Amino acid sequence: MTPPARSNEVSGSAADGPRTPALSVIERARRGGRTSDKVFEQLMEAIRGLRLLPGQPLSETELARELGVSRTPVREAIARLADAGLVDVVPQVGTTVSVIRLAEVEEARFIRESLEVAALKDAVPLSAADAAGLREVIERQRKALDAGDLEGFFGLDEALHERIFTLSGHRGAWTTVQRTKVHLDRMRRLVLPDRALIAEVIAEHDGIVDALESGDVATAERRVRAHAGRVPHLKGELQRDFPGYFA
Amino acid sequence: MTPPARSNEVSGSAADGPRTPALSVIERARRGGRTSDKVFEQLMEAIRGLRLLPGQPLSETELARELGVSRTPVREAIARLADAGLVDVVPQVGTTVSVIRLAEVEEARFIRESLEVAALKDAVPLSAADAAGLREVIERQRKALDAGDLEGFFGLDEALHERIFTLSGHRGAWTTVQRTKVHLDRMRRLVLPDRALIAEVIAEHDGIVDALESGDVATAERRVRAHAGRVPHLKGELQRDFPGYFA
DNA sequence: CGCGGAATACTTGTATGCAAGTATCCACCC
DNA sequence: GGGTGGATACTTGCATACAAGTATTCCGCG
Repeated sequence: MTPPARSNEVSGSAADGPRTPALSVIERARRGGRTSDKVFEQLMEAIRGLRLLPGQPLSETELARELGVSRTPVREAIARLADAGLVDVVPQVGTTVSVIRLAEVEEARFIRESLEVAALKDAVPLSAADAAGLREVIERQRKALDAGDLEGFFGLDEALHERIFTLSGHRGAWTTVQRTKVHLDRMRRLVLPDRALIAEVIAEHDGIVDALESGDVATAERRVRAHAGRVPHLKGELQRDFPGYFA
Repeated sequence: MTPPARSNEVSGSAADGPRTPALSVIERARRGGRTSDKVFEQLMEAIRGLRLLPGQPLSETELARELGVSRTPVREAIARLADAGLVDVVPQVGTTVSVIRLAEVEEARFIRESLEVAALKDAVPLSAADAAGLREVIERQRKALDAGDLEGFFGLDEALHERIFTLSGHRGAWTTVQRTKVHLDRMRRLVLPDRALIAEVIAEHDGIVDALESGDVATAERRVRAHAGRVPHLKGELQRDFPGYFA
């Protein structure tokens, strides 16, 4: 396993030269909010999107330089990320992007599956309008797949499941699910190039909405459980194809 | 509603004079770990234990002075607390302990109930030894109640439910539950003086273990749901008795 | 007495400097 | 050549100083 060398590269146009007079930071802060939050979100998105790879070492100093800010907001962001389990900080040694811990993946699967099953029971019966809304998201997923827009597919997948939670009246639970499934999401990214699998996923979505629409709770539950377990089931294969990414 | 005036009082022996030569901090750090973590845990425990009241204003400066540290670790701790929804930070205005948001209480109830029901299905059948272990915890709860040790009762309650999760093989899910139910925990603290209610809770625990031991999943599920919904059901009464604590 | 405005005293956000510890690398010795 | 020791270059943790903004308070005025 070759350590990817310390080159963080968070933002697409990173390393925008040494010219970042800190005033632009203040400007950004005025309009957009706290720089600390921005750094947090950037890092979060970079990790979830595998632009920062599992196990990759991070450096507060270098990160601060690349983003054109001081170490302080970077440190706060990293502290929050560490709390969420996305980075591992070893005092006086270094910080690394956390590897994908299979234990947490399994935990996320259990939580996601349990909560989604519990939610769908409060979502049925589904109104015709709501069902149509879900169908439309699935249709857009299909188009994204055809266009090769895997990123778009991913976002729509999130949107679909969030929508189901919202319809059940437990939208808040989706926030919790999202927080716990970061490791699982990274695993999903790894299997993303598999177009055949994506097609299957879309078919499963259709099947779930079918069951919800017809009010068949038992079938919906069975299909949701199968759906939630699909990616975690590939752990063996993925661990073989991506050594060093897992723990 | 009278704002409790800015006197944080986190540690029991707070305000230990202006004599805290910062070296003691380093000493503490050497043995105990990062001061940032200590501050985080102290604040966390203070909020959960209602020593810091809902809505109470906090001041980074004052907090740092009382704890004998600088603002930096306090800020990191507060950032993490804000992420967990325990404090509300308004830039350039102030920080307050978050009020008990009933929406989050309801969300926590849903999550706790759903996950515990899902877990118990993987916990049965319960071995005799495991059942005895749970019984022993309940017995200690009874003793704590008799001794008037409400704090001890609280800890044992946590221990019992954690144990059930552990027996189900989903101990990791307990961590998530604990993170989401902070608001709910504060509500439980408010009803803590009600000895009759506590006795009922203990009886419910007995009933749940009974059902688990006999392998009666349906009954166990029904009892767990009733148990999880007990405190949230008191929201109206509590909101009346403690105005200003809720939102 | 009521109202307006400016100075003031707070707040959090950011940048920077220093301290302490660890891993690495290179020279030196056996 | 192999092993050992020390200097060095990193790392993160903490403290402090400064910046920017907001709420308050108090004084002056009508």
